[in-house]
Amino acid sequence: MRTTMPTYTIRDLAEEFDITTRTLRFYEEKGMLSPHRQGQLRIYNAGDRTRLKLILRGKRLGLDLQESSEIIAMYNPGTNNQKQLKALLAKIGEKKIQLVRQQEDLDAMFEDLKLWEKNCTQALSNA
Amino acid sequence: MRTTMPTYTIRDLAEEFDITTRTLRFYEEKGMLSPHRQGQLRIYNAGDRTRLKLILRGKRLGLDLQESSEIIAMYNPGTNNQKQLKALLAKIGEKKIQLVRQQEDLDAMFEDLKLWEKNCTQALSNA
DNA sequence: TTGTTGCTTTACGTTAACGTAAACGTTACT
DNA sequence: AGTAACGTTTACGTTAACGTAAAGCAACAA
Repeated sequence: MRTTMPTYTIRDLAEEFDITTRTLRFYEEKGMLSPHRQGQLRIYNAGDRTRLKLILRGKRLGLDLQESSEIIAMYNPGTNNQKQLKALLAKIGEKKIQLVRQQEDLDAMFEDLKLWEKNCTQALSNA
Repeated sequence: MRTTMPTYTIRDLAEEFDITTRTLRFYEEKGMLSPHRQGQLRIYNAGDRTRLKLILRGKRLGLDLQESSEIIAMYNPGTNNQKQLKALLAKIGEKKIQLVRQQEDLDAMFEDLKLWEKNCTQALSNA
């Protein structure tokens, strides 16, 4: 029983994720995506789509493409010798510290926004 | 009773926040900081320091300087006429949506990292 | 056949956020 | 007086992440 894997054109993905086709080609140029070809045309599969999702998630978190690449590399089994694994663990550690910091920042900013929302609505109701 | 406000040199702030003096001058060039002068020298006060903190927090959250400026503008009472307040409320709304999205991303990435941390340590203990 | 639409490659342009270097002015030793 | 440490302005350089334009191929519609 062979279920057919879904595939996507460059436009499919561009529209789904609200990016340009240029961006997709750019990521490919940087080796972050390697859709397979059908003639000249790029055909993306589910894995490509997932990798794209991770790239964009990274972007929203302020990672650069290099950092996103590293994160994504963790998703591949890859070569898992001792040295690599330890390096990976270190990177995970760093990233976690950074993310914790980001959560604190987020919380702080949320608090501020709530306060100002209140001030604004109040000021408006008094007008 | 007049308590003396703390002031800072450009180097003080650079060291405290681990940025370069060039960065501080750059923010000033962009109108995000306006330390007052003592001769040629820049003298930063508590307000400047707070504004800098907000800028840097914004950076960690992936905002660009323009966005940070807008957030910071909310901290000033400023002119609070109806139109401005409504615009402000709208911006707060947008920002909140974006921040929620970011929190989801953070959670997802944390989950992933925890998983891979486990995998890595496990693989290492089996070696 | 002649568009029109959508894909392709190649390549130069752009913006943000600083880095870096030059050239100069103070204060503070020594 | 010399020089070292810190500040200043001015200005050109750099990197990431695309934007944008040129030129061309493939398929399908009128």
